[in-house]
Amino acid sequence: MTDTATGATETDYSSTLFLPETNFPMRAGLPDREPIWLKRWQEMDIYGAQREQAKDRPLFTIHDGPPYANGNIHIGHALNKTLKDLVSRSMQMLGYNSAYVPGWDCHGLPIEWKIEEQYRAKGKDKNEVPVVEFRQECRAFAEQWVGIQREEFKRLGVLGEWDNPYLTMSFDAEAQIARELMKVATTGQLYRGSKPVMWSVVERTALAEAEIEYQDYESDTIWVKFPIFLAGREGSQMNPLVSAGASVVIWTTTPWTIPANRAISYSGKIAYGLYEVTQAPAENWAKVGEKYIIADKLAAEVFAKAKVEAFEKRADVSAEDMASLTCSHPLKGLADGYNFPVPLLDGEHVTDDAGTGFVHTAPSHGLDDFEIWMNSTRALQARGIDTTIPFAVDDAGFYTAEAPGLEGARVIDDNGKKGDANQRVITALAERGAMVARGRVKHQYPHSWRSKKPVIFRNTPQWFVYMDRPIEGAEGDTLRHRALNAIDATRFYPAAGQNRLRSMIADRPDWVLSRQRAWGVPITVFVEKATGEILKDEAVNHRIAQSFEEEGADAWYKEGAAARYLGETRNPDDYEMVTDILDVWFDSGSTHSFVLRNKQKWPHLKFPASMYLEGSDQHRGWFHSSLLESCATNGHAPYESVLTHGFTMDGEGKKMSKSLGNTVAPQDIIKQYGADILRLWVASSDYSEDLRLGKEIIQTTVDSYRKLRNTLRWLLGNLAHYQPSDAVDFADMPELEQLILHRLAQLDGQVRDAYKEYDYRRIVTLLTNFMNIELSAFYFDIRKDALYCDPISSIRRKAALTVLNHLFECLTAWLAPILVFTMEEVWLERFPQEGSSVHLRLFPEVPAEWINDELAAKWQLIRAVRRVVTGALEIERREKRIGSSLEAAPKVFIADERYRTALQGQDLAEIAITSDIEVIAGTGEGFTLEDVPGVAVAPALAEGNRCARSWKILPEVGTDPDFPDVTLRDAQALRERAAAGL
RNA sequence: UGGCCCGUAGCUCAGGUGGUUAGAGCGCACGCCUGAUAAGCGUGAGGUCGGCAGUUCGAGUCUGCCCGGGCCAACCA
Repeated sequence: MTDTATGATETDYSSTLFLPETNFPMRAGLPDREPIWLKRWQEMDIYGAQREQAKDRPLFTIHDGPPYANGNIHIGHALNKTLKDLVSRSMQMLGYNSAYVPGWDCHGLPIEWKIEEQYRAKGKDKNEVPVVEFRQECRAFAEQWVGIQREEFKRLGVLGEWDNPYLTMSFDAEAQIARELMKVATTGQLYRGSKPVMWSVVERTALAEAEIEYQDYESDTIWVKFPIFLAGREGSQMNPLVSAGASVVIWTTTPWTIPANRAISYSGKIAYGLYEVTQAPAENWAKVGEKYIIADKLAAEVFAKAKVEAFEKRADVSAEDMASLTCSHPLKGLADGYNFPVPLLDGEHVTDDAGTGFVHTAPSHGLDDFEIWMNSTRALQARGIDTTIPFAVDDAGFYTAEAPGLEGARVIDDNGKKGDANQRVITALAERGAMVARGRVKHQYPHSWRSKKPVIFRNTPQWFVYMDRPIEGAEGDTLRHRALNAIDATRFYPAAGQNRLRSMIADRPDWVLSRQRAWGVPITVFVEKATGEILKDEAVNHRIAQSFEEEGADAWYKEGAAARYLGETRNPDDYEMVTDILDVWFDSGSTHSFVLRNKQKWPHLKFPASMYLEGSDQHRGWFHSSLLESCATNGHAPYESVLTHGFTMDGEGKKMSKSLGNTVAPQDIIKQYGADILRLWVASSDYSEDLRLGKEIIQTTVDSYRKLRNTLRWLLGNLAHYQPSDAVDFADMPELEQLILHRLAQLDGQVRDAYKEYDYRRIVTLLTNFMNIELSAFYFDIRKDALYCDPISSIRRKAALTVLNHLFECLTAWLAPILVFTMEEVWLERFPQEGSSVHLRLFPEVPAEWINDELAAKWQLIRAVRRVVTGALEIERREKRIGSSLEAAPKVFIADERYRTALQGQDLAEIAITSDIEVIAGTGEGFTLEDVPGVAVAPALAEGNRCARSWKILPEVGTDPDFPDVTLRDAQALRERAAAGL
């Protein structure tokens, strides 16, 4: 019994209503409950069930880009794997067999470092440990992290073949990687060249950038003359600069690189002049009458260093002049060497901030130098210039015979101190009158992270893959050409990725495959010592691959390996066995070959993959290396489409970093809110750009999750009263029900399209808007009366329940790829049978006949009228004349015929949730809305008594003799309940 | 420094080929309901569309420059 407004007591009829009944909790408790569903899925082998169920469907293969197995997962991993899971699950529900085989990248430097670190902690030296043993430890380390990451990925709700993943270090993978490499070699695409790398003389090893630290260092600097001996190309006029006997002046902080000089770089953007020394001390290196070409901006500075007392500018020197110049080497004639021409090259790396405006270019001792030299080879060869890059310094820092006259001088000694090379060079230059000035400079110079000793750039032999040489048996096709064609044949999401990858492929130099490291797949190549040719022998290659299958790539490092592979007919002494390992990008670039094409291990995968999906950094990485590798071995891309996502930033759009303390760990979000929140965040973000993640954004996601969850909860509560036998045919339903089903059919198309386009945020927007505006605030609100109060027999109620059932079927499926845990929870709440899962469903078929645009247009008008009524009631509420809308029974004046027609046959009171309503044709005084012309609402209070059961206020309340405190409808409901024994 | 990309309300996002007072959901404020209740409904306040200049009758939409941010340019993955 409760008090009414009038003070009389009112019967509590709530037990006679069909109120929502459900155990589905309002608060999710995801962090605690998600693991329960994970366990259930594991026990029922839902992944296997999916494969079995879909075995005859077309394959969709998203091929996993392998994360590196060396630490806990971070938010970037979570984003990537979640997106893959969204793709994979939605494709499965769209009717494909969408298997997902996760993988790991296991070789490489970072793991080597970790093991070396452990060694250092124990005071052990890496070089004293046998390679095979060292590799075993690397393997164990990777294995451990694969295990940890696997659990972290599973916890995200990512469904995949976790018990049978691929690893780049598994024996079959190592064997296949070697096979791929040998395929590249046997088709003539592999060659040995050289490249300058950071080299530690003290440690006798190449170093990675990350193994380098920059420290203050005092270098010898020299200004050197390069005499011009030729100017102008064939047929052109003799340039006066030659007859003037001028020299180009360079400045360098590494005098020891002068013997390896092969060119001078200038910049077309810098103004140069021809200067003459007019006054200088007698013993000076720079003598009166000498003419130098120097950048105008730096001339005064250079002459000051050269102790020149006076100088004059004689002429401007144009970029055109510059391009035509050729100089002599300043050491020309030393030990009969250095007799080659030194060309001038236009280089973007040249500035006039310091020096002379000219950069001495030694392709074997600097990356800029190397690149400009390599980019100019074709033009230089046309001029008859030998473009061979010299090996002037050996691994111990000594000059080789390729520095004639200086052999044996040392750049850096075993203790990391400067050797005698600089002094020897300076002396030789001075003897030849090539010096202008010398000095010392303190600057930042690269040092080895470990020994803290200076390093040098040094030319070292490396293995390359040709980008532009015709591939054997491919009719003149080149790798670059193949790759560019393959990009055109690939679909990119977003489209901009295509240009990005294309420009990278178009510009890139040959692929350097070799690394002087231990933890990786060796470059399984023998070089014939007599000819320098790579051995191409099917039998040898087969023995190599076979041994890797059985023992892993460690086999390459075992005693007697060379003899074992070369066989009895060849003498190991005649061959050089390469000990370099492969760039790990070649490993991961080969995954398609040992995963997608391994039908025995993974029968549900196809090659080429339907999709590669990674962060945008992988344009330079995995997309790139996989493309090149597959083009080299298959002639086409390993993927049909490429999807890229941005990076995760903090709430302000700044990069996350430990030092800034703005990182968000996926583990923390899962612990506090649950993986579904993380997944909803991913789905509602625009992954084509960088994503933001911070406290506020998480809160927004949590809020929209709550709203969504509650709407589903209400659905479940009402469906507790639904029996399939109650289902009402579409044709027999009220228009309101038909309208909702029309919307459902529309959404079906939109949701499917969005899933096909991988546009998850559109799905989230569509569905949250639908659920909030059309269901919760409109349909549910209106239908509560019928659902709760109508008699058992009511078609209106049964029709509503039928619609709720359709809504349930569709919404749970549509949201299942995103909210994998919550949708399972919702599903199991109704269908808790063993083996039941929302994830074994397809997106439901929605009858096309539900589409009724005419009906929808009509209800647009009805809802417009409803808005006017609602607006009018709001004023009444504000004026405290009513509280609940059921206290009102307004008059609606409709002058506009369109609205009148639309309302024909409709119960506007039901739609506006008032107790009664009077629709009057014509104009009248009342509340209006600008965008609903010809509709005015005059408020009025409902007349009659309040129904104790439905709370409507109607004159009819009191007219039923058996139930005088309720409406006639409610009286009927009560009778039917009694008849049914309720 | 170069290549590519991004910058619309507090948050997440819509805004084909330039065209009326720039939209949605959430959040927020206020009100209602108390039979979805740590829920539900309604109303409202929030934006010089990163900035400046230009093209145009007209620019969030096109162009240039600037500012801010991101990815890439590693023997890093």
